[in-house]
Amino acid sequence: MTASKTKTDPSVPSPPPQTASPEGTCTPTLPGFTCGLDATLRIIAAKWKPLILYFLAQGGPYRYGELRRAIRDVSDKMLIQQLKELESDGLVKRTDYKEIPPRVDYSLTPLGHSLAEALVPLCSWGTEHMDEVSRVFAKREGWGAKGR
Amino acid sequence: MTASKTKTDPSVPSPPPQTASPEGTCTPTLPGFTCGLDATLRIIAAKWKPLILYFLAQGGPYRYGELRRAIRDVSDKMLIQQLKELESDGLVKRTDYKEIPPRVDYSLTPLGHSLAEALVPLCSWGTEHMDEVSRVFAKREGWGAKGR
DNA sequence: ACAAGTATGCACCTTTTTGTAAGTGCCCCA
DNA sequence: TGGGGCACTTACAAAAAGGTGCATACTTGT
Repeated sequence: MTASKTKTDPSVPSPPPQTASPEGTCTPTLPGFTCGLDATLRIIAAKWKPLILYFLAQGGPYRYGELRRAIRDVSDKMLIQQLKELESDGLVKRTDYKEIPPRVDYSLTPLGHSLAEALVPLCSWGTEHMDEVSRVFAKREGWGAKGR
Repeated sequence: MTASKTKTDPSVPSPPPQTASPEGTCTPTLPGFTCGLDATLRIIAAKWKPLILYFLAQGGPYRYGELRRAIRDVSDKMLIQQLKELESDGLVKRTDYKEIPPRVDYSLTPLGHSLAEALVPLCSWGTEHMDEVSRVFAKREGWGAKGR
């Protein structure tokens, strides 16, 4: 075995004892996470969650159907599932109007909103480096499945 | 089928025609991505990549072994694999000193560095909302495997 | 009457991702 | 001479993640 075996390893990584973080905001020795980034990732690491948050952050509350149509390629199952997780994680608020033809809408909680804001730089990065990113994908898809 | 069937669907989502993005930097109708965020995610969406980038951004270049010890719980296989992908994606630079007992180190390329910087807010978010995040995890792990 | 839309739930299955355990070649150290 | 470290590599699981399709209960439109 190369990594730790027990999941309940209480040891914390204690970040690089080298040159102190230049622009890092990474706080060491936290509850169960190696750093804030780790914590954040455990919350949004899912295929559609960042997109959901981001979409919700853009317009007002969205009805379920709108959302599904907006986020292309997402299936009902996935959308519902991730919305539920986001909801139970306190990032999204679900409002059920309890009407006869079901009507439900989703919006961000303050917490969700703050996370969505932290996502903005990533979006900008993607937009700014779109050309490089495209090239990367050309490589990945272009020649064989070797590179990936 | 609920979502599109053909992967090669050339249609682009055309973001919410509603209230224009408040703080969004999401540019619509891009090559193959719904938005910059989408593009970014396709590059770093892997369990250890963000952490790798982040760690590399903190100290100078890291030797392979250092990195593996720093990022707790990562296995050789995963670390190597993701390092390779990051390398071929132009985010990380691998330097092989070709010495007899192998010596290799990894550092960020300018592109990688810029991405790592975009990651900072996520890290801060995690740090700032550590208490909420912890509570979320108490729930997830605490009672039953229903929630997740 | 019947199709369609609404917001899900559920069962089943495939794909992707991650992890585990071993092994490689080479060197240093006691 | 056996053990350990270095930087990987490979084969083989296991586990997530994601997808498909059908079902529900009720309404509106045609």
